[in-house]
Amino acid sequence: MRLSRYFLPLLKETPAEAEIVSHRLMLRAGMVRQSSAGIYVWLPLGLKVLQKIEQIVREEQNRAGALEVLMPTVQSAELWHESGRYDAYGPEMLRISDRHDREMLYGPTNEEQITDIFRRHVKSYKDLPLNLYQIQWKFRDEIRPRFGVMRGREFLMKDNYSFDLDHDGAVRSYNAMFAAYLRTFSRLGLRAIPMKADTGPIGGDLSHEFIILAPTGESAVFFDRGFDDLDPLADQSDDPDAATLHAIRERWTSLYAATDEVHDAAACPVPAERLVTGRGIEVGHIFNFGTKYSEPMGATVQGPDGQMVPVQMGSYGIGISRLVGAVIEASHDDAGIVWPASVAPFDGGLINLRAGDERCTGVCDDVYAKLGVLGLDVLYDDTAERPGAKFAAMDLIGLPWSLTIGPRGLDQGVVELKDRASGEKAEISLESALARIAERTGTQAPASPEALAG
RNA sequence: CGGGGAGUGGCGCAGCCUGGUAGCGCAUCUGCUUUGGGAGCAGAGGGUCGCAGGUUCGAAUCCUGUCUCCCCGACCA
Repeated sequence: MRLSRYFLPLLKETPAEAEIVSHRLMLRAGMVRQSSAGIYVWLPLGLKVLQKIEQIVREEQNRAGALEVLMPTVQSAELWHESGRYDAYGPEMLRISDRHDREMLYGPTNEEQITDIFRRHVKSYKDLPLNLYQIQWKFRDEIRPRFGVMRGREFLMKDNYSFDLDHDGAVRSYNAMFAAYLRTFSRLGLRAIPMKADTGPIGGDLSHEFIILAPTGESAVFFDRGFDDLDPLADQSDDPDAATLHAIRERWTSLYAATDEVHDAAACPVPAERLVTGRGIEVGHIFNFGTKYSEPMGATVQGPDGQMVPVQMGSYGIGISRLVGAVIEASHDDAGIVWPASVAPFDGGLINLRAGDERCTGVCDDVYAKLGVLGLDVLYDDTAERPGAKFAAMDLIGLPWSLTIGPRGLDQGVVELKDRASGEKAEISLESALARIAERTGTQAPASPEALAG
């Protein structure tokens, strides 16, 4: 993408409304604009990141055997009356009425709707297990939205729902999601720590929150140093059996981890030398709730013995729009965002230092074409801005690497390849720069100019 | 919802106390000079001063009402 044709409204100054670093950087980098309290417009750069995260979450859900559906944002209140939650939910739920004065609502979550779909179409244990997910916008009328997209009222969430005949099956489904979450956050370049969550009045034995570590995270977390030695991808074969999944969950939940609300320094079982203190952001929550909805809503299946039993359910959420902010909280510096390669809006950047110079522009255009042939999505700064402004902009939007080409370097036969994370700059020949880029992005460098032409 | 604060060109702010018809920096546009870490000079465009009433010859400024936004707290992906 040529920057001259892109829509990237950068801000030099920090808008007064933004308090935390991810919010400030998202505004400055032209990713989002606030529309009203807790509601945001996603601009091209922000949307790209949102979609990258969404896609990784989707791939890991599919891999774990979940099936994607898409449910409406506006729901009828009827189902909510049936489950008893219409009155229980409180003012967090945005209630609206249509022209016929029917009670509607903008969905804060979808348990009722998915249960309704299930009960209308699934009657036999032979159709189980079933796991349906969606990636859809939700609305919760928070008392006080804050922290930009980290705590908006409107937010994009992946939520899924598992259906099993019995408790053992439900546990297997739960463990499969547990493992999928470890993979998902790992691919997003984040360190995630699962913590036992409060199951509230519903009870139930299984609920975990996934906290990702970020230096500017919202809450303090305390955890066993042993997490450092765990590999989120260990034992994650393509179709793990129940025992493997159980072992993964056991391994990750046997170590101590708690947020500051629960942590009691005096009663902490972890010796001081093993205890790590950090800050974290909750980005996922998984929950097994048995028959809480299936019973009142009559979602029953016939088992092998011919008996009708309410289906065992679990639900699993990942805050996708929140993750955009969370990734930035976890990865930034004074100059701007430092994207993990997997979610970066572009693979890298190309800077033409002298857009008015024919030779320099010729080389840049050529390099841009070559990077395209490599299959790379590159942001090409072909504008007439001054070098300083270009460098600052590139640092701000945080692409993993940038290739800078200017007349002075060309005279000496070199270009500059910069690594955003380390700040390391290498003045090397164009050929070796392209080779390094191909290497770090896992793409194949064309063997010859003819290959490029073809 | 309790406590604080703010609404003035796209962004950041001054002006308000002590009414006289709006200003600064950045950004934008034009021209020239520049060009390796947010350039210089010259010129230009852009504002119903959140909204509605009121006081006054005259309101960004004073009064009343109202809306919105931000921060702290309780609540949440």
